[in-house]
Amino acid sequence: MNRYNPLAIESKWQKIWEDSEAFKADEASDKPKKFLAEMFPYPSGAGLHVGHVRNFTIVDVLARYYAQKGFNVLRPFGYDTFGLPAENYAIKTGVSPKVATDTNVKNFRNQLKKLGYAIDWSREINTSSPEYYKWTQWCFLQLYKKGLAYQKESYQWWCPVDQTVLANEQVENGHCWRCGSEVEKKKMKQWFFKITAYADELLECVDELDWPEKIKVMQKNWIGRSEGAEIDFETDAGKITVFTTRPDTIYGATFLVLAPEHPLIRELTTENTKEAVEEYCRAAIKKSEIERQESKEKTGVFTGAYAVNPATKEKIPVWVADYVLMGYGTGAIMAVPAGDERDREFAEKFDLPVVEITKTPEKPFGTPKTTYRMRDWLISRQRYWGCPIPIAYDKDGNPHPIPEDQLPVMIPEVDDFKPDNSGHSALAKATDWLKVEIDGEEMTRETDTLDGYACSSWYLWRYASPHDAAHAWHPEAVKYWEPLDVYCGGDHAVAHLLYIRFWCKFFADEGKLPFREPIVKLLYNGYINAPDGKKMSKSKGNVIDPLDVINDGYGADTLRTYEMFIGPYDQDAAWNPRSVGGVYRFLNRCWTLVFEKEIEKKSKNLNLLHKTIKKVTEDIERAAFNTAISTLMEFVNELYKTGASEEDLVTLAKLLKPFAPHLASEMLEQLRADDAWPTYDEEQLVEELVEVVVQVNGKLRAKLAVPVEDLEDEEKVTEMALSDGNVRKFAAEPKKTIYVKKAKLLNIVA
RNA sequence: GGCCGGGUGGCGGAAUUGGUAUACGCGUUCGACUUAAAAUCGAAUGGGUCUCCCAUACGGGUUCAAGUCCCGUCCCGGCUACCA
Repeated sequence: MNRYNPLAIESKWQKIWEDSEAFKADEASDKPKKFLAEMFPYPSGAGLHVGHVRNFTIVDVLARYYAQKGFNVLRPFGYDTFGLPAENYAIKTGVSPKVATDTNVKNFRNQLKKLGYAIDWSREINTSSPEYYKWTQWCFLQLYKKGLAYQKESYQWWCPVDQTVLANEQVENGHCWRCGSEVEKKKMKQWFFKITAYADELLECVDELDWPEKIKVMQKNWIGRSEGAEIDFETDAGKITVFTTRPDTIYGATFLVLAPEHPLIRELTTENTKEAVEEYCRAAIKKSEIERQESKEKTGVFTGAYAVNPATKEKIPVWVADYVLMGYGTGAIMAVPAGDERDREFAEKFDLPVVEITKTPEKPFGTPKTTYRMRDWLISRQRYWGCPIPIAYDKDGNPHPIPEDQLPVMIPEVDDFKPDNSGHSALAKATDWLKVEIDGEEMTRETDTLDGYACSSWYLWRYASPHDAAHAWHPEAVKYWEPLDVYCGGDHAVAHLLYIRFWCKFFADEGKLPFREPIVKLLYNGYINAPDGKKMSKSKGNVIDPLDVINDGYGADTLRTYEMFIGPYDQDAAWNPRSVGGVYRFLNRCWTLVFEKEIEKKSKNLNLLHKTIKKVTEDIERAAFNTAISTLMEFVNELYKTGASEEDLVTLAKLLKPFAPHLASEMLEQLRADDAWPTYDEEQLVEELVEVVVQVNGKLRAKLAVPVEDLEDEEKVTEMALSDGNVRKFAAEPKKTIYVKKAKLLNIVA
């Protein structure tokens, strides 16, 4: 007897698909289009994990479903290859990041092919390839030209011994992770993208997105718009401008508080408070924002200066405290201890006056002002393995853009990737590369690279024309394919998904994109945890390798179908090896029906067949993949009981194909059928005898088999119900009846 | 602290618009096949004092009818965390 042999079937079909370029999207087509993508992965040395498989399979199910429905489907793939792991690996082993990345990409590609994904391989992209990052640099220059890429002094962690900038996570308890010396905050010039220029539009458009509510709320909170006013307070050293959302509470403002970084502090401080203020500010600035917020215990110091409350004309003291942040509003607040909990705490601790707000000004004080929590996007990275910023500096240190015809600015080859005392990335070691001539003037290149999020802020548009040497994206190609219909991922709820929206709006304003939102629908999938319910991690030794599942004999179809069956796609789920076996049994039963069992002449249950088509179609449309599969299981269970006709089996194979494409292809080949998505016949959904549930006082007491033509006749149904012995027992004296035809339910109130 | 999810059998989960709670799968038990086992096939499977009653975290409420809606409480997870 033959057996279902997934590995043989799968390699057969994978070869057929590869040879025929089965998933190549049509360049131009009259067919309606669907463009689907996952959040492209960072290809780590460990290869695919089960979380990737869940994410990519969701996209694959939809891509195959829409292709079967006759859409022109674009389902490309790419790799987000810049990043710290490759650089650290290079430091450790001396293998260049490029070589390591190429190896990892190759491995990923092979693994993706083993999963049978319907990827258009002619559109593969890789953010660290010069053909790609040339255009990342071009994007930077477009933003630069419009003043949306700019330099600003900003405080950075600095190790005075190693003479290098440190990332937040490289600072441990205020000490350098390498040498242990106490770190400093140093003002350094950094590049920023002015995302705040689009704050309002980014906020307002959120509501219209077909995205999970959770993500929309997170984006709104991140942008954090507050309406309020700026109010000036006069002091001997000049005016202090504060931002408040409650200008109406000004009669209760009994003191001012400045952030420790506030520029007016020096002038405000009097002789006798100078030492204390300076020490407080020095200590506060040194702390990270995280450390500052760790303790809610209020600290602060009096400057010795007073300001005049413009409403009460009273003199109120000016304090410095680290609960006021320089980066928000004006870095100064008017404290209203009677109205604000934080101000009250501060007032209580330092014995400052608390005045009840008895009056509100008739004409609001100050100038109306809107502020945002969101800050501009810091994009400078002192790292080697990233996209070089296409800027050079003249002798006076002024930045100049690299002319577009000189792009890409290639990553220079270096032997030593280790950070050193220069405070620059390893790019600074490429001495020949550093020198560049622009308009006859000798200049020095920028040695910082771009935040990796810049590379992923435009890749969805590159997919439309991935090999275009003349454009970042071809205008006609994006017009046809974009915006992306479905995006699927389980990470980057704010950063990436906000940055790509920002670039979309910018390039729309530039006339380069004919839409203002890049992603129509977002599916945000949950994590897959280890069988013990904990996060999978190498150190815990509880990692499930998807390739092991395939090679153990289950095959890719079982793996894919299992990960879709594991639970609702947007919830976390724990891996269950036994359930994998259950899904394998199901596929085995499908195979057996076609290859081992006698095929009936006629379908025994057309009603069930058409119901199954309807349910599976609707479930895929609403991304309820787990119930789509359970519907197919019920169908197969029924076919085992009644026998299966050719029509039953062709339909089963077609409905199964998005989940288990290899097996379904094998079944369809055997049945000599195409894979066109089946449609259901409304008439076949109607049953001759309809089950009507009879309740008495809401409790189930009987089930009636009512001829479909009598379903409209409430009187007749009621009569049937009351002739039932059990119903009569509980409803000897019916008071009234409620007949819900849609629910096929009769409730008798007795 | 704030916001957002969630709590249903031994387990993962289903119930889409307030209308038969526990679909489907796992596990377990029994049976068939087999010398035997595996695989496969079939049957049963929330609990109980079992014509009926009780169960969707807990306590109330609305309704002819509540897992679903409302009020309160508890627990778990995620995000966020002095943003004036």
